[in-house]
Amino acid sequence: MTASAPLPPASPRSQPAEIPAQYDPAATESALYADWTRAGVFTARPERTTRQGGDADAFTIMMPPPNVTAILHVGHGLNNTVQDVLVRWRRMAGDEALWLPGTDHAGIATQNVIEKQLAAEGKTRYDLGRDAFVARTEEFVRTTGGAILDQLKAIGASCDWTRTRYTLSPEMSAAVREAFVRLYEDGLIYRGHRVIHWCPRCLTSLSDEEAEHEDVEGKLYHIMYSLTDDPSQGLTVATTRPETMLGDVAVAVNPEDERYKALIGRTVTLPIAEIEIPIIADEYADPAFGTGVVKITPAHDPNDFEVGKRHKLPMPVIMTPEGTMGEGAEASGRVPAQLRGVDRFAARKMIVAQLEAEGSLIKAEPHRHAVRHCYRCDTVVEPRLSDQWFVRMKPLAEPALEAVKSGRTRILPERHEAVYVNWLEGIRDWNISRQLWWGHRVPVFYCDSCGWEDALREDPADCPKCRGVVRQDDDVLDTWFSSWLWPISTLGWPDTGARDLKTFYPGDVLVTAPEILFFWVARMIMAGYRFMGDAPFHTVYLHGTARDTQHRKMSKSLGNGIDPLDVVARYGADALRWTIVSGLGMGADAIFDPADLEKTFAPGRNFATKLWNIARFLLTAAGEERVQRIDAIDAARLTRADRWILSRLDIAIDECDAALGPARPSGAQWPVEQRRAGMRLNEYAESARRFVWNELADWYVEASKSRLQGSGPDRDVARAVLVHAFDQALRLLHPIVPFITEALWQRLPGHVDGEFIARAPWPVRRGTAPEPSGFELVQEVIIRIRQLRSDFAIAPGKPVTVHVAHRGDTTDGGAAERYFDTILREEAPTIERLARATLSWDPIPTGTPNAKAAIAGGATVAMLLDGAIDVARERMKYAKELAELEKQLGSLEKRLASPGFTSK
RNA sequence: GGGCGAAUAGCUCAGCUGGUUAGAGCGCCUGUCUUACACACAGGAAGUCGGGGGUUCGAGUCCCUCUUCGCCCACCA
Repeated sequence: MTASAPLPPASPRSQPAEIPAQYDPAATESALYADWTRAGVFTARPERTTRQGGDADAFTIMMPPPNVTAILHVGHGLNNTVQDVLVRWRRMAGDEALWLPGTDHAGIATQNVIEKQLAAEGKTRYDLGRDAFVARTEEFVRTTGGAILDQLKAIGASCDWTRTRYTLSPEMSAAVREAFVRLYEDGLIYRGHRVIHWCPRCLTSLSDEEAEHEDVEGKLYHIMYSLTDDPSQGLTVATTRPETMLGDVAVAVNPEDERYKALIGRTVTLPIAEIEIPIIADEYADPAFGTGVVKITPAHDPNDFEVGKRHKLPMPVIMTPEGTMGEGAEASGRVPAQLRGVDRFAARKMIVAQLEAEGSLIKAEPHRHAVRHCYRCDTVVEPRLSDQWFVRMKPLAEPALEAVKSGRTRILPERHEAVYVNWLEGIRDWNISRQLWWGHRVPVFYCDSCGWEDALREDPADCPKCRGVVRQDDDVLDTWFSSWLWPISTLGWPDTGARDLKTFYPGDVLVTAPEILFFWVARMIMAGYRFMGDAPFHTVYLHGTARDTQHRKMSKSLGNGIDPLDVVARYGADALRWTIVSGLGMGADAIFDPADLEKTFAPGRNFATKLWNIARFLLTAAGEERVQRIDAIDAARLTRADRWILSRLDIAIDECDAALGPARPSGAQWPVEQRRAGMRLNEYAESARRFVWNELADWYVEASKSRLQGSGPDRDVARAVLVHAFDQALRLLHPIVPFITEALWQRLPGHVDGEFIARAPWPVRRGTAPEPSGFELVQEVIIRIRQLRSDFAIAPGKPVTVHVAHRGDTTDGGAAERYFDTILREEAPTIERLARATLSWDPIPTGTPNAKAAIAGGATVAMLLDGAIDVARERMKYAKELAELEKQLGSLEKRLASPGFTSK
């Protein structure tokens, strides 16, 4: 279905020194993706897993298959980025990761696409006929379908493309058929004659989930039905759909309703149709609503249908499948000639007009109510009596309910668990037949000569009973009837001995949007239990919806969407992914500004650039000589800054692990303390970013420059630490920004050709406990001096001397001050370089008019800043802000009693 | 009609079991092209944590209530 594109040439291997000044995502990304593919980095190897005698845990994610005709939008970008982050993380953490991609044939959606094409040619599907229509759709899917999978490669999705699946492939179709036949044989699939949701545009029935509620401003019409034997009296019924009155077979009142008790058993004349119908008593009539009298239209209302069954009433269908007025076999004479063939909404107007003319219309009041619409074409759904195939859901729902209640499967965010439980507890049977042509055909066969029928795994040649001609059911199955098998059918089910099925089932995480919790997620869990005896995953992660800044859902019709490929072209895939992941609060909607891509995605690009520049510095500074492994460095040779950054790295690793982890429950169920843990991708991103940018780049790199630029043995220590810290940082970041991290990692000194960061081990903390290095004090002193410089507007180039003095705090015997002083003396070069100041331990010259002082370092040591020649002038310049400054500088201000400083 | 969520700096959002001066990015202000990076660096301003009550030694964090948005579910014609 998807021809894999020819691989671009391998990424250019440049020498460290040749690293370009500017990162070019476009030139890097596709080449790297081709490298990964060529090396089989994303291909899962069953033999490595513990389930096949290896030592790696299997980690499986099934991609929610996008519609085969879909093109990539931000929702896909969001969904697949999350999955990719998880899969890349686990792959590095040592799991044998399988992310299985694929597409959905999308019954109604795809059929609609082709029908639109046909409409443009002035044709309908009936002009082509079933076989030709299906052939045309297949051809369309074969040539243009599945493009979205190639688009996913552009955002870096690390799917196992050797296992790509399609819900309408022969293998998946066989699984669908097997599942149907088994459920049929088990009595869990049955044909039901009842009122279902009917889309008059798609000309098919819909499941409850596919008929979406939407509030509309309608009218509640009050219509007089007069008593047959006394036309001067009558009952007033209230309805929002007067056109259905032609199908009325009774009016119902509540048996307890004193107003109407006496009328029960008498008859009224149905206006327009002029048919006599009975007044019946049924609990369904609510005395408090409207007039308390309900018209009963069993063929066009699910409640009325139930009433009709209870009272054994006829059930005339008075509309055609297309939604025009017309008659079924049982409805003869109900629809007047002038209404036949008239669209239901036009007919409503005509009927109301006629009732008004006859004086039967009492009133029409505005009425806001929810009306069901087709989820694919938004047409108002018409309830309609028909024969459909149903799945009996109660028995299937029970284990799925238990899975979540027991903690076998958790749903994040947690609040969705209640929604899930509530839905399953009230579950109703699932209408799985669709009157479409595109999909899996219902595998039920009929013999018209002897009446035989059965669901079969293989097409029969003739009737097994009478050798008569058999025909197959015309309907196809709901798309979701194939989707719910996705976690098992993709791995080889119904062959339970299939290697992939045994290796990768049950899987781990399902990542999707809350909208399809019922459509898909719940049903997959049911199918998992029914056919494999276990849930297909232990975690359901429901992410938010992509919205614009007005919180409107991004959609084609609103034109407020963002094309992920446009973002990739302008800022790079890593920038797109960074923005998605760093803003991904648990379950919160993702807000992007389609009107300002720069504002939305520049931070991601900037971050990539930062990484690029750190690498440029590192490669220049580390040179091309061999860099020692961090483990080869004697701990005694590590400087304060070295120990600090290594400790910060450990903390960053811990934080990332905590934000992401646990990868799976420690037992068969989620223990309470783990149940809500992990999957906090934004926190993970922030921890990694803070480490590499605010700690490694802002402090360690700056503090180590002189060591790196010098010569001698200490340079090797600094090089080893720097390369190690950056290497580990790249690994931490790789799941989020895979391209730039791969590009840089492969340039690090010591990189072995053919190794990928995508398969490199996930960082593990080195130290056993956080080590106080004293470097924090160095930072504090530097910050204080910088603040003083800034507060007093000392020109950047101007040299200053900072006098270090002690308060003489002896409460601890002076230990703290001695400790602090030692650090200051040892780290003086670093402080002087980063704060651009000279430290002095000389006493401050008494009477110096320009002396200033500051309390620094936890208020244990006084630092006096001298050499600020322009203090007086600056002081006057800032006179207005004096009050503010005093507040900030606290006790410093007290010591500033220099002469000539009288307030102005 | 039932259920749920959100409301925190100008903007988009963190703040998980209540505990020291409420955080980030962008934006804003002041400097700086400091030999990796101006897609950057240094310093800074900015929040009565939607309103009102309550519990507590202590609440953005728990309870009640109101307001405004949003979502899900639903056979009241």
